[in-house]
Amino acid sequence: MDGSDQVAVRQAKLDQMREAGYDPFRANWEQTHTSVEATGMLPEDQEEGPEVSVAGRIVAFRLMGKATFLKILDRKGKIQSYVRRDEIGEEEYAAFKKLDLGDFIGIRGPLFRTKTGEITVRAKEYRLVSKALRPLPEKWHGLTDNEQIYRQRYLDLIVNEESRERFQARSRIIREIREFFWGRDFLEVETPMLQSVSGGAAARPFRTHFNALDCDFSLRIALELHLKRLLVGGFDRVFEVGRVFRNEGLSRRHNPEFTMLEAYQAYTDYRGMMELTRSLIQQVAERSLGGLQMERSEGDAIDLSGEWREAKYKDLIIEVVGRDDWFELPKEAKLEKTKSLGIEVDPLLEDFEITNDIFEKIIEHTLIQPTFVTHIPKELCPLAKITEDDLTTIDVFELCINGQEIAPAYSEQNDPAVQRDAFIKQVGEETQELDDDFLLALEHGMPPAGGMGLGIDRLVIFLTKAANIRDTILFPTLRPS
RNA sequence: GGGUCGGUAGCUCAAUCGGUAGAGCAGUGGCCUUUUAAGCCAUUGGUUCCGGGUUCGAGUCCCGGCCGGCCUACCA
Repeated sequence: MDGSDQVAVRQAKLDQMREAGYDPFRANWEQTHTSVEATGMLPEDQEEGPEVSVAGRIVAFRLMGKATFLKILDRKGKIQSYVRRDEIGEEEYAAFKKLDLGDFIGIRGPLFRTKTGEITVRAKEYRLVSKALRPLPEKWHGLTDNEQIYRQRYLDLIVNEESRERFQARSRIIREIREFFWGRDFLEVETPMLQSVSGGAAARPFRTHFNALDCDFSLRIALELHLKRLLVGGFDRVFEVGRVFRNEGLSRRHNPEFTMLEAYQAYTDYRGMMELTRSLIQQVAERSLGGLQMERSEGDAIDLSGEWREAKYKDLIIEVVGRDDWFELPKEAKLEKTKSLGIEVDPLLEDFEITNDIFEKIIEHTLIQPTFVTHIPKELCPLAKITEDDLTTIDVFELCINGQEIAPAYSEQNDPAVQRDAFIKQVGEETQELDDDFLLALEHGMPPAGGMGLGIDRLVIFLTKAANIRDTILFPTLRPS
């Protein structure tokens, strides 16, 4: 047998085992301790510990003749084991030597500390409980090919510790988000992903067809309109964490399906949402990552502690364009100015869209420290209330952290007539669809409420220092291979 | 969608001007009973993404395609 085809070599080992009467795929093992629990059971001042039974995938195998060191990986991490021929027997050891990297085994034995101080299981018994027929990626560099990382995420998770930890962190983050809302007496709900009208955001939806009713459906692009129906229904504190789908491009910050949090609370407004959003992120960061200072690869750390900066949209714009009368300027002057600022703007855009280009292309990525951008022009959002003392803006904030917008919040519009007008205006010019059923609900009366949305993936990007949204999504959307 | 860079052994990467495709890890055989990317000796392994073209000769140059990274566009 040569080593040319590693799959064939492993298959042959399996065949031989079965011929000898042992089938690893029919075997199991009782795991009494995870790697982390086991290593915690040997006190500092002791050399020998109790017996444990661990299990996992072999990720390192150092054979030194009549003894072998190996490392196994389980859901908590790695633990080393030391297997000696004179302790498990000659025949067993001969079979043991044929194990491969990637195989799953169970090991039972007492804990001890090696010469170099590593807590290790001294094997008295081992059992192969699943055979890997394909080799693992390179042990030192791990897997670096992005495509393979995304298509075969399981390999990435086996060999790349950073990735493993990031997805564990993501899970903790989502759990803490739920804890936060439960703690404030919010009801967690689930609303339809299949919708005949997908509203609540200005994005193109995915379309699909429902055979039983012979009608077209869209996948939801936001949670908003159904959650507000629940406000009408009397569930006056609700939240949902769920997938939304937008039929748009891919980028470092966009995946066509992503996870949104939306929360609505009656008898408050966007100011209340400001406190809620800040407390949420602070509590989540504190509990799931253990701190409010987020180091970055370059530049100052992001400081999440205390109160956060508030800035009016208009003030930020005026600061960048350098003139107080920006909003009174004719369109030509605005276009000229944007050119001198170095950004390309489509001359067909409306005035407010030109201004918003300045915000998105120049200002947004400079907002590294958490900043609530408030008093946003009313044209940009049809679902919020007009600010009382400034009829050109709405009661809303856009929270920017790490140069990205990650959470908008509104004083939700509950006047059905005003809402209908705003919708009709948008339906005329954009991809938004008119949701009559939602407007009907509003006519039954919706309590005053604040609402917020938060892109979970983008929160995870910055809390876990990911470079790309795809590094925060286990199986990101790819072209079929 | 556009621009740009890339695709070589299971994995990580080399290959000068167009001149016999290599290394490390992994694998295989051997030595080795406290290793830490274990070490030492030997050794197997290639549709160089796919299809055309130029050439005496193509991983390398040209054309087309597939897949991906980055930038950009789209994007509440």
